[in-house]
This record gives sequence, C-alpha cells and structure tokens, in this order.
Amino acid sequence: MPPDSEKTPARLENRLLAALPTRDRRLILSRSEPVELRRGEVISEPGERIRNAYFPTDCFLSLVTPPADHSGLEVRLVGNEGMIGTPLILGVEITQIRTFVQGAGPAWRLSSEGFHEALRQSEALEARLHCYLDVLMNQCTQLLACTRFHLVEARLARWLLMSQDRAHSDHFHVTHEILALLLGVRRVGVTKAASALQARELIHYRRGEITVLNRAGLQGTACGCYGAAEALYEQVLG
Amino acid sequence: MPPDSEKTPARLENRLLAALPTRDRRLILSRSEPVELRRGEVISEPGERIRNAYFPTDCFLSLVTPPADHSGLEVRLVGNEGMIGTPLILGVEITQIRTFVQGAGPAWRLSSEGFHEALRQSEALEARLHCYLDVLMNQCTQLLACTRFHLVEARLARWLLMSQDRAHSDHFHVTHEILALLLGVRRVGVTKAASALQARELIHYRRGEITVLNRAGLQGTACGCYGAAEALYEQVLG
DNA sequence: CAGCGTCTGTTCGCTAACACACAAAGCCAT
DNA sequence: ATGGCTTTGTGTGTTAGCGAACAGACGCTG
Repeated sequence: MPPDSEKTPARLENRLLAALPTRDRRLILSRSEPVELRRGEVISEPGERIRNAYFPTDCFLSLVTPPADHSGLEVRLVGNEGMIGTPLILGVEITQIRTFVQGAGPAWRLSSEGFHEALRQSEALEARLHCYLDVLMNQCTQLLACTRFHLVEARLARWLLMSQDRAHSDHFHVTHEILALLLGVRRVGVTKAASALQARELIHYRRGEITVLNRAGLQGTACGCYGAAEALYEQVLG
Repeated sequence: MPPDSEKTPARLENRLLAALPTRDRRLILSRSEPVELRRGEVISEPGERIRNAYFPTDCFLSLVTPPADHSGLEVRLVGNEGMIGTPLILGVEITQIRTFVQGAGPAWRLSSEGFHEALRQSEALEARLHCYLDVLMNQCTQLLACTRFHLVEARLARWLLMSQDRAHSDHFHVTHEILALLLGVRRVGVTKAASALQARELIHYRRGEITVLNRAGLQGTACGCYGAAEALYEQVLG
C-alpha cells in the first residue's frame, strides 16, 4: 500500500515487536525508553562496543561501510520494520559498521543488558529476531547482486522507494551528496540520475528536499530487487 | 602460514567443531556421517528445503546467486573453517541460494533434525555458530564493498588466495568460465586478468588446472579485503 | 587418427561511470 | 544586502568492463 501524501499522524509501532504476544511485547517494552533520534545523529562507528539496541517506530537509519579506500556504501536501510544492533541477537557486542539517522523520529531504546534479559525470557522474541536475521542475510546477498549489476538510475529509484516506505511519507530529506555516499557512486552520478527522474516527473527535489510524485513510475524504473526484498520480509515476518 | 606445496596427507578437521569441548564435539559428530563431495555436485538450489547441514573437513564449496537478470555471483566460499546450511542455526529451513562443490573432498553430513538436536543440547556449539554467523554477516558487507570498488584483477587474486587456503594446496581446479560466474564478470575479463597474473609469474594455469606460484606476490595484487576477512574470522573464532 | 567438445586467447565497437574542475543558484547570518 | 556556505548543474577527457563474434589449442573418445 502506498503511503499517504502526508505523514500519518497515527502512532506507529515497530513491526518486529508489534507481532509478538502481548506478554512478550510488554516484557521488552518495559525495559525500553522512548527516544527521539535527530537526523545525522551517529549511533555507532566501526569497532565500537554496542551499548544500546534500537527499535525504530517512526524514524529510519542507514548502515554504511565508512569511506576507506573507497567512497562508502550503504549496506542496509532500517525503519520500523527492523532493529539496530543486530549483533546483540547473536551475543556479539562489537559492531563493524557506521550507523546514522537518515530520517528523524521516535524509537525505542534499551541497553544491551536489558536486551539480553528480554531475549532470554522471551522465546517468541528470540524466534522472531532469528527470522529477521535470516531475512537480513538474504537481503544482503541480494544487495550484492544489485550493486554489482544494476545501473545507478535503477538503484537510485529503488533507494527512493525504500526510503519512502520507511519515512511513511512521500517527502523526505536527503542531498545528492549523501545519496552518493549511500550508493557508492560520485555525487555527479546521482545528480545525473536524479535529474533524469525529475525530468520524467517521477520525483521533485530541491536542495535536499525530495518528493516522490509518481510511485508507480518509480517502480517501473527501479530494478526488481525492490519488490523482491520487500516480498521476502513479508513472507517470513509479515 | 602458507599451505605446503603438496596436499597435506594428515586428516583435516572442521575448525568450527575442532574448537569445541570434547563432549560437545562428540555430541554432534555422533549424529554425523562422513561423506565425499564430488566437484560440481549441487547441494542446494534457491527455494529448496534444507535437508542436511555439512561441515567440510577437506573440501570447499561456493554459494552463488544463480544467474537471473545477470550472470551470477559468488556470495561466499566455504571450506573447513565454515559450514553449509547456516539458516538452520536460525531455525530457518529454506535456503535462497545455490550451493555447489568447488573442490572435492570429505565432509561431515547430518540431517537438519540431527543438527537441531545437537544445537539444543550444546550451548557451546550454539554460541560458536552464532559467532560464525556474525562473522559471515560482516564478511558479506565487506564483499559488497569489494565487489563494488575493486578491479577484476585484484578480486581474482583475492579469490585465488581464498581458494588456496580452503584447498590446503597451491593447486586446484577451476576454469575461467566458472571464475566469471563467481566474480560476476565476463569470461573474457577473467582471461585478461588471469593472463596478466600469469605473465607476472604469480600463477600458472592450463585448461582449468591452476597453480599458485608466488603467494606473496598475489597478496600484493589482491585487495586488502583478503587479509581483512581472514583476520575477522581469526579474531572471533580463531 | 579423426572428430568433437572444452578451454583459452584476441579483436572491435560501445557505454556507464570515473576524475577533475568550475559555474550557478539557493539559503542563512552578520 | 552582502558575503559565505551548501547544494546542484555542466563540461572535458579517460577508462574498466560489456557484448558479440571468432580462432586456435588441447585432450578425450570412438
């Protein structure tokens, strides 16, 4: 279902938690506190210890490999369908990637200790997060092929669609510069692809403010990876 | 340590299992049977149910996204440092990728039921496999950047080194055609890169038989991803 | 030893994306 | 309103890798 034109005012839930039995959901929410994440806020850097887990409710974040011998590359976009701090599920407390906030908004936060307690006490939570991990691994291999074979314009269209889903709005903030970092291409490449999309009236943008005008058109331009990744999630966790 | 010039005759163990306490190792080995995998043998296809888990002892396998709108692409190379059937660790019984044998040799095989029993009864096994999963996820993101940014010649050199490690020999079988499928490039691209390496006397090949002549030289040509991926494994599981 | 399939080498034209450099336009603050 | 910063647009030349097609070399098998 395509999001409404305006941000839905209704309170959003995190989809990993919403599907749990009431008891289990209470168990984890009782250990959580609501926080507001600001755009650009950095949640983790490679090599750091993971202090908190986050369950986004109406915000979304990018996980990227930081610029090293290359320019940087997004490996995952997480909204209220996922969580931040997945290594904790496996008992690992060190992250290898940078996480930063793409779209500002509320999330549940709990300490790694609190998360572990909840995980030990709720089999339903553990089972669901295990399924989530499997989806992530498969989405990662999909992203691998996508990044290798598909053109920048298609990959950009895909990113915009995913972002629209996670923003729950057809409007969100992101500059060409940032997109270049996420897609692993030059900023100029983004400008070229984006203006092509704008020329076809699929999107409109202006100084970092992007609006999706024609979602169906974007889907036609995006590679099949868009639908495939979402379908996999729905099939396992939906 | 570089492998010997000839295949080591000593019986190899699977490194995930070898590090377990004796009790736990017995637990899982008692449910396993030794099998010989033949080169080219297909272990799984996308969408299939996972019937068995495998712990390679002296063989190695490729996991690939099958050719779809593109040519195919290797997502993982597994030898006696890993296992086949990782979704089972998360309680998932469906695979999304093709698995086939790259280098023939012995492995332990056990049914998915047997694997689950062992997993339930051995916390040490579960903990170790969880760590393995975390390593895999990180290696996948690394592969993503590598595939995006590095040149074919460097990626080929990396693959040869990884393959040499897993073959425990400086000689193994693989054609340019297969390599093209694994690296996600045209066969011609492999031929070009491989002849460059051969011209510099780093390798020798002839009709699918490849020999590594100068490992240090190959390492110089390969991208840093080679060392990084191995180091991550050693750090967590070594 | 004839024949066929497999494997490797080479060529030609093409294009997506690169690197570098600079211009213009919008927005904010002093 | 002016100067400075951020964001977007454009232009030139280069390159790695693509697609398609073909030729030679090796090795097995009948």
